[in-house]
Amino acid sequence: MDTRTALLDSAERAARQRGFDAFSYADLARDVGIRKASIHHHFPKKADLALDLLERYAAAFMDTLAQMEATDISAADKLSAYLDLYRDAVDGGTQVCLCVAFSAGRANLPDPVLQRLNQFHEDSVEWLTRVLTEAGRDGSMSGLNDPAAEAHATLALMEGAQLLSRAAGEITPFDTATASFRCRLSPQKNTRSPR
Amino acid sequence: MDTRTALLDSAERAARQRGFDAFSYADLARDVGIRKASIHHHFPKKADLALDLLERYAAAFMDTLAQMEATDISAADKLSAYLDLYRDAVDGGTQVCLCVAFSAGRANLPDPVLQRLNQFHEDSVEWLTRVLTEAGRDGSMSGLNDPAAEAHATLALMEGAQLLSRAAGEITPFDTATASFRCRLSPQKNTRSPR
DNA sequence: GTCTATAATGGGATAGAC
DNA sequence: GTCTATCCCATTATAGAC
Repeated sequence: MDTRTALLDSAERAARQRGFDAFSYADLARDVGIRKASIHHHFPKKADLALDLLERYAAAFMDTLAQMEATDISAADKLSAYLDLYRDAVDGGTQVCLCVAFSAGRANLPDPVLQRLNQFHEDSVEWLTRVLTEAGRDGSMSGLNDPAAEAHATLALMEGAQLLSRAAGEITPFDTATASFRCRLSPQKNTRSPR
Repeated sequence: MDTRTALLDSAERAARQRGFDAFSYADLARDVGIRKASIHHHFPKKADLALDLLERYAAAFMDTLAQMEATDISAADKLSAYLDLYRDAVDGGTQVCLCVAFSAGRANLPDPVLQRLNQFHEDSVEWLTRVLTEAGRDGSMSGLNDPAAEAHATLALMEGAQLLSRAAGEITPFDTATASFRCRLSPQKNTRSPR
């Protein structure tokens, strides 16, 4: 595999498990099997690594959401799949997603990374607003008043649930915290291809 | 003021703004006006500081909740006041509460601190479950099915909303993310002293 | 309880050979 | 693109005088 990709993979895992400031170039070097000075060839400063890491992550995530949105399933199923993305990212209570990791340890993050992070949040809210609006129209989600407000709440719920889960070291808190949301989703309601 | 208290105050502010690993004894020393070696007299290791910090915070927070619970206001008003506690802690997007700060940068936190953190989460959920159950009985909150699940969701919502707000550097994301929850609260419903 | 002085370690980063 | 060697700095922590 590409060394650069291997470095990004290793860094992403470490950041999501322990935080961006909690791993060093020495850790990456050991993990990937090169010397730490070599890493500077790919990412001169650690801030460069942060930005590339977030860029790759956000792009892939948004791509997944776009594909999901285009799929011919109900809005409720899209939301359920969205929850699963965040649930899977927790990996049994050992990790959070990269955006939570960056929101959490934003200590030494340079401004471009912060900006990119907020961009990701905005993009997420936009996607959620669209899908929640769709869910409001086809009635596949109950108790839905303001889709935009609900979108922000959903994103916050995901991030908070991940935090609780990693603190506990178990997936349970995530499932409990998201249970109420899941209950509001109707299993089968698709205007385009009704059962 | 007590030096020890001044150190705890300074450390708490720093941890909530930038994270527990992102401030040093040198920072505290500068802030409080003593030499950094002197801090070790009060907190031999930084892990000791972490535990004392969390202990003080959790005790004070739970005390506030207990007093609030004993008050003769509706369950909805108690929940609204609970939200305000988390909102005020954000301080316009510059801080998160200490438990979020610890959940976030749990990198180098020793086991006792982690345990205490989870204890705090459990205590919070218990309080929320009681108040939400009360709100279910007196009907001062709408769309309430499972109080225990809703309690976990509420805690996650608070933590996630704080995270989003600090990342943005504004209070707005917190307000938007909690708006739907607030809408479900009836302004006036108290079984003991109805209007 | 606070100070000066000093370890001891580990971090990010650079220079220059190969 | 990777290496060895090195620098500089910040960090936690300790020893011992006052």
